[in-house]
Amino acid sequence: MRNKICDELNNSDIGQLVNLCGWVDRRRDHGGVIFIDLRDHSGFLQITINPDDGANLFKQAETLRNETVIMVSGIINERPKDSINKNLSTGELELKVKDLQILNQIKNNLPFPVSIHDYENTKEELRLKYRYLDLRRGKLLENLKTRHKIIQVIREYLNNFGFTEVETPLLTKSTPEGARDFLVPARLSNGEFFALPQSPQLFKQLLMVGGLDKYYQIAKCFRDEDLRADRQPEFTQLDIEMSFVSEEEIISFNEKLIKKIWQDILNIKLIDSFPRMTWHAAMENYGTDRPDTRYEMLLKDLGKILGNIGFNIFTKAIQSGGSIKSITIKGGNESISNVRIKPGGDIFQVAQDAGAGGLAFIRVKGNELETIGAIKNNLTQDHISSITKITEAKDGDLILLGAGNTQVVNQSLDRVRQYIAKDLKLIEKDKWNFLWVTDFPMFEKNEEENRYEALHHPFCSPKNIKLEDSKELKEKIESSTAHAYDLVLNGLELGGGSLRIHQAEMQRNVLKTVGLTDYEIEEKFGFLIEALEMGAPPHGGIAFGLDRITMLILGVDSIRETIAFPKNQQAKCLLTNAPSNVSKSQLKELDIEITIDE
RNA sequence: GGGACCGUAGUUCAACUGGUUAGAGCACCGCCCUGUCACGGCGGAAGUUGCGGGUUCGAAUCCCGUCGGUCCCGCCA
Repeated sequence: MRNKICDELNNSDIGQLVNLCGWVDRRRDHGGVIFIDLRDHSGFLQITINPDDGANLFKQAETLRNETVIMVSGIINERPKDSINKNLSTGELELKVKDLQILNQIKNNLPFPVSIHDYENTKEELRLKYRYLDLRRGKLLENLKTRHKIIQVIREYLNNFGFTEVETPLLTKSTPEGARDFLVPARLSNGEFFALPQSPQLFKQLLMVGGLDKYYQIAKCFRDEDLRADRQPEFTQLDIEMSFVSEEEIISFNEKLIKKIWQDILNIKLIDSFPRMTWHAAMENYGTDRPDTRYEMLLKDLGKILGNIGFNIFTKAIQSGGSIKSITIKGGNESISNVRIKPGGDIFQVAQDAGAGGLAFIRVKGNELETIGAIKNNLTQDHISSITKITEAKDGDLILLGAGNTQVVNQSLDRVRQYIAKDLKLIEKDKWNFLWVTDFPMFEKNEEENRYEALHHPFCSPKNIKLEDSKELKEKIESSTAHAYDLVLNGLELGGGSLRIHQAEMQRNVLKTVGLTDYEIEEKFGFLIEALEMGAPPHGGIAFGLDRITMLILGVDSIRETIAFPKNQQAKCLLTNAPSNVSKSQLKELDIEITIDE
């Protein structure tokens, strides 16, 4: 149909007869001459039509509307010198039409303007419902192309190191722990269900047992949990696994991969080795396992100073095994008013929403500390100098304090820290602060249910534990750290991985620790344990959130901007109206009955 | 499950403290215009102010409910 695209045209085409196809981006009808901006996937070209090109042709051109699909053929001409458009790559050229064909008309009113010239904020609801129109506007297409390029870089890099890309099943087994599964009824085994994979975790381990040595996959994963700007029910992981490697080898190899992506896509050279931080240090200093290191305001422990000054809330916090911690806001006396940090204030609210009972504060004014009487009256000169020393607070600074259960204090100060950083614009936009968080604990105690839960997943291998220690194995496992690591970028988790357990006995013990019975272990993970008994090599790997990587590289706020057809927050596809009802006969075949009232 | 914000013409927005017939740009329709390029000019059509109820002399505006959307908490090994 066409022998050129807009972007290919240049001065050497002048005088040539060309065929072009595309959309009417805009029509300028001067009565005697009509200009049409033809848009195709590559760019624009101005088409000119005069009455002396033919009456029918001219009449047809008058009917064109934005987004009409057309094919034009004609001669490429040089524009008159005084009507060159410097904003267009083809601005020195125009097409003198010989033939015009309307390939497809449009209905009267489009739901929103497509032309980039009319680009305006559009309700996301409409963008999702008419995703093809949103794509045609070009910005989303660019995002998809960047995503494609990222995947290309990844494939090239990993292929060069001898990795094999393998597809693992989408119809697989529901396993306990972790996220809620998406279930798929199995017609040939009525009453039974497949689950869509939350990640290819166990299959990639089995590939290692199978001797594949180096595996990767651009893997679709599914988790039936509530959505966020950076969470979709189906999302894509770059999944990697290797045999006979140490934790250090995995980390440094993947660091090079990340650096390669940033180099090739953004032309940004990242620092040689990313900083590392243990999970414990992250919790101590930032109150979170994914610290944003682009700004300061680190958490400081004031328990030793303030625990016994006689202020009831502080005393109780320490006596019950909790903490008193603080963050220091430079110049906070000026930038943050008392109204905001007292009950009813926005910052107070942030702390309270995170579970804190309250938020104490100290303002440094010269050599004096200004705070509520109940604290101030109990402070000696020694206390004051200790506080200013630990918090590094100077004249004009504001110290915010949290006291109580350590987890709650950490969480609330972390939130307050992030909130203030945004509010006071302390975040430098062009920073890429990568951080490896290492030495995660194996388990976290669920106090309510009085049981252990795996912090990453129950296939991470514990650090410094040998099976020979079998006598105290249980106790040791419970308090052990794991060979687990997360890659954090600017406070966002980009990916995580671990060395896996490759010995059946250890795997059984870990699964028991998270509360599975022998029967459950056999029923749910028997196939894995059996495989580990048949010569599983030591192995480990990592998985990255590809949507998130793309989002950050594009500098957009939501992974929906990186996905062609995303779901809305209710996990619905506004374009197709999925999910939707199915016919009675479909249900009958599956022996499934819907019991909710209509 | 919970919290916050939002919903006005096809679309993006406006409408003061509750007060005339709910306005404007773009799009759409008609007429004019031979060098524009986000062309220009004149005119026109277009609204259940998401929906339902309430308060009021009077509701886009206030209140309650409901539906839809976004962000967040819970949840996401």
